[in-house]
Amino acid sequence: MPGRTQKKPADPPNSLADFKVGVDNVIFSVDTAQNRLLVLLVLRHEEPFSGQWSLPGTLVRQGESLEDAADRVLVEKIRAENLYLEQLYTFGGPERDPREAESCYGVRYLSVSYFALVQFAETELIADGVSGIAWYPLQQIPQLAFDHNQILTYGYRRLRNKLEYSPVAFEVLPELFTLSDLYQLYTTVLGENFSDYSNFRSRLLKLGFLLDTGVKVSRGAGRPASLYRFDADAFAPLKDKPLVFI
Amino acid sequence: MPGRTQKKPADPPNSLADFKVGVDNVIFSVDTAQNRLLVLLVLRHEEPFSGQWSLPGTLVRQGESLEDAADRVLVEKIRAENLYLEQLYTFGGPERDPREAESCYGVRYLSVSYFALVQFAETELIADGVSGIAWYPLQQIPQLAFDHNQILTYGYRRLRNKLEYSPVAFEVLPELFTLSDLYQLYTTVLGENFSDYSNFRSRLLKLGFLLDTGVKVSRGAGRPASLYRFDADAFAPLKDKPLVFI
DNA sequence: ACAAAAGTGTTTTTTATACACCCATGC
DNA sequence: GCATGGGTGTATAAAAAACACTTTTGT
Repeated sequence: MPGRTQKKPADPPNSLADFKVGVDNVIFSVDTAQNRLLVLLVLRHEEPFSGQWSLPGTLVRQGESLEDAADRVLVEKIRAENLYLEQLYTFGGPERDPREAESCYGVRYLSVSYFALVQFAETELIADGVSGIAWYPLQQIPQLAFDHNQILTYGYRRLRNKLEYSPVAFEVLPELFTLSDLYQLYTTVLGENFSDYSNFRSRLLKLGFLLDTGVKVSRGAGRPASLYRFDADAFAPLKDKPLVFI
Repeated sequence: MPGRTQKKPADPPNSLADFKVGVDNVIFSVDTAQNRLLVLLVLRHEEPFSGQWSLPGTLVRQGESLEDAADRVLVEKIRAENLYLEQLYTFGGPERDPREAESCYGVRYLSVSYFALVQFAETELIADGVSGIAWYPLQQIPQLAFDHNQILTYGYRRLRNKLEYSPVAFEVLPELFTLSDLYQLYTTVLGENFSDYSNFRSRLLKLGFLLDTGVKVSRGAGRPASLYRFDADAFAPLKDKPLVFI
């Protein structure tokens, strides 16, 4: 059951597809001040989908690994201190990119998507005048180019899952944070009533990788909160162990 | 953005890579009689790696989706009743395929790997005389072609994880099975002492999607066991819910 | 003084773990 | 009868969930 691509009808049956491979990054960050989950979008200036927002991506160059390509996009768009990057999923159906139809060569476009987390405060967007680039709150994502809404949905699901069993939260939070910041981040992403604050608090503290710096910070009314720091060394032995942050 | 790919060594810098995309399947099954976790391997007859075992795979054809290609390999190699198929990971570093070096066209080979589960009893291997194809016990996997050992490792990790929180076990077990079969499968994959049998048993039964058919089956000495059946309908509401099979 | 946010502790319920014991069959 | 694997129950420990209460600040 070979599918055929029309156009140049001279193609032998079952001929192999030629691919260009793109990487598209779902880059999340959290604005702790406003408790908003943010996604980095860029405005396209070329066809197809010129004038529409899309996930930051690029086509893979010769001699470049997939992860290198994903990293290159990141470096071109933002100046980030730390960043977390992992492969998400590969979308490769035919007709996912209109360029496939245009070119008569039967070239396919395949997207290997990556999932990235950066700290909002330490991250500076590289706006080179012309190119639009912006953090979009997740609730206000517009119609994106290609199948990028689908990719984003996939990335968001990954984020929610990872929050529950891995310390990715600390990739998104600033170096020093209060336990409320941490809790707010979880409620922002996972929704209200995922857990009681005091239970969440004692569960996390019992795990032993949150260092109380002793420094207090006051934000408006109420008792000042302690600033904590994630202790990667203390966390190391817990790697691979089933963890529950819920 | 970057320019065009042409042949010959006169490539402009930053030119895009041209890809052929392959799919490689990590196909697991379990021989309940012998309590062995099996992986389907095929013997290569072409270069590169001719004469070596490899994961069953193919290159993606024009007009064919990635999953269709993965499915095509499956259908060519085995006649299976039910099968479970999901995308695993995409391996795409340069130089992962020696063919990249041979051809001076700068063609890259990228592998989208898929993870599949089939029922051992209901699965018939399609041996077309020449092509070697065999179930290999996981402990006896030889040196494989390409980076297939790495892909297999990745697939095995996925299998272990999925066993803990999703009902994939029933994709591998025969239609009717005893609770011992189920327990043995878990110990085979997860190793001994992952859980006490009686606790495993009551935990699973309490979830309510295992139907006791009432039919008893006797295997050698000992009390005959009840045959159970996985009830997909009863499981449906538990989808998306955090499950524990441990 | 009082509201607001941070932090502590206690009670109840649920789930995990360990293990003792009964049941039905083959030999 | 007894070894073997199947199946049930119970006692204990641990963890999750609910929630009451104290502390420290700004206004």
